[in-house]
Amino acid sequence: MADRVEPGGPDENEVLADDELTDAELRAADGRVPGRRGRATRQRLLACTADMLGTTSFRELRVVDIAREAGTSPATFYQYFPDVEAAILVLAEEVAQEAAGLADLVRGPSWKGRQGWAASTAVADGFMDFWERHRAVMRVVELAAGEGDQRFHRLRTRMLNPLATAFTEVVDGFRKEGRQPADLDPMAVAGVLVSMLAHVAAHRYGFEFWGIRSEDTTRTMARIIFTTVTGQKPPADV
Amino acid sequence: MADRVEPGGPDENEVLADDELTDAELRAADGRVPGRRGRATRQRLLACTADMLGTTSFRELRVVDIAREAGTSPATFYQYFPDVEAAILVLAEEVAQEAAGLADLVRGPSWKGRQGWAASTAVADGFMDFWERHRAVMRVVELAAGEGDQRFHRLRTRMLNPLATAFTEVVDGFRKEGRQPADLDPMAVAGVLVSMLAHVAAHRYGFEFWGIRSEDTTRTMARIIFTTVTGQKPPADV
DNA sequence: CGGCGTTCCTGACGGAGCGTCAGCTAGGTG
DNA sequence: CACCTAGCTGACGCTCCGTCAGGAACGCCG
Repeated sequence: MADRVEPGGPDENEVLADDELTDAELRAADGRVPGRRGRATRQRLLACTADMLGTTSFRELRVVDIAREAGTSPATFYQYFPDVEAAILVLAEEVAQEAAGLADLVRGPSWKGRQGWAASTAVADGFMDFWERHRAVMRVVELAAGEGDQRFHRLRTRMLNPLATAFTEVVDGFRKEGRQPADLDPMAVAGVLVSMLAHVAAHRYGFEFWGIRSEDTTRTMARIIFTTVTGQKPPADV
Repeated sequence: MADRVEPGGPDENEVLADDELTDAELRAADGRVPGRRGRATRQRLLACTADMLGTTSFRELRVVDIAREAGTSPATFYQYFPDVEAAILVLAEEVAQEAAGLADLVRGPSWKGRQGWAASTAVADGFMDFWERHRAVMRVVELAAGEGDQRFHRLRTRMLNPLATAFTEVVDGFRKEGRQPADLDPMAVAGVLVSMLAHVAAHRYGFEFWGIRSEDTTRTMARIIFTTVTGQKPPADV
């Protein structure tokens, strides 16, 4: 509408080209670089978004509600985030940092004999625990990715791929040793195992609703992981 | 707003109590029992909904678009369905009929020896095939159930429970024969297996994107199913 | 074939959120 | 104290939702 006059200010494209990582996440809608107060408001909005995600379903999360909860107005929200998803994406980014550590549960320990069983339970428990601690955010990641939102789809991939890659490597090791059939595709194995973990973790309460104890679910998954990765039966006393 | 006058017409509650199965699905919004033309319109709306589900993402499916596609108006749509989900629910109901047959893949055949391997592949293949043929509808069922929509959640349960129950029975059989540990919870096993199948089927194209062949995915799942159900290693030549 | 009752359809409307401005407020600085 | 600019918001236009009153089409009967 109004012709944009930018007296002396840097060209927008320059700003976009310049600020790569540090400011990209923090830059406000109009290109300003926020100061102390602005960042505090942004953090408050993020915190309220996280809070409300715990109680409200993702789809019912309205910008107007988040803003009111944070003691500000909807227009302010849009200064810091293009939409609600973008705010959640920031929260999810922090979760993604932690998710990278899941791969260590697979890559770190030895998978030979009883140590393999320990690793299997560690992966199953660790994954379930991880998902539980970030339940609200992970639910949104799953839903949004499922709906075709590319931002969340990419994030989901970044979260789970390290784990899948780690599985692939371990399985490939066993395959090269002849413990697994030569025609087994380690990536397929990895993908199926990660799928199992993700879906079971996401539906944990569904399992409990049917009277299945979490302990049994986790142990069942540990057995499957052990057998599928190593090609051996799990130890008899588990 | 306007005081409701119902001159001589039957009380709404009576109607609701009376029409149980036959008319419940067909009754229009205002309580009328539709005639030939009405049902044709309803069918047209359903067909267009199914068509557009194939191309448009569930969340972008607008009542106004479906109505226009069907050559009618949004208000007409609301005569036959309270919302878009309700229309999809009708489509999903048909899918649910077919889903009941999945349990036969588990319950029917013997699980002893090589026959067990045949059963495992049949389940993995059959499930993937089922999901593929109803991809569009199943995607909505998963999403809507995940978002907390009770209608879809119940439908999802009705779809997958027979399969889980069948798994439970077979596993329990092996457990009683001493082929499986006594402390294994057959329901946990069944739940995990169904979760694996559902999630892998839903993310099939994700697998293919990473260069994993569907054949390898399915075979991997068949191995897991065989081992997890029977407690044995799969035959060497697969 | 004309009148009548019922089924069927739709234009038009109020309402809820969204996302965007122009313009105001207030904290910081010289 | 005056000024600047980061920060905030009231108010608006838009899109889509779901509803309702009332018109159109159909079928039946005399």
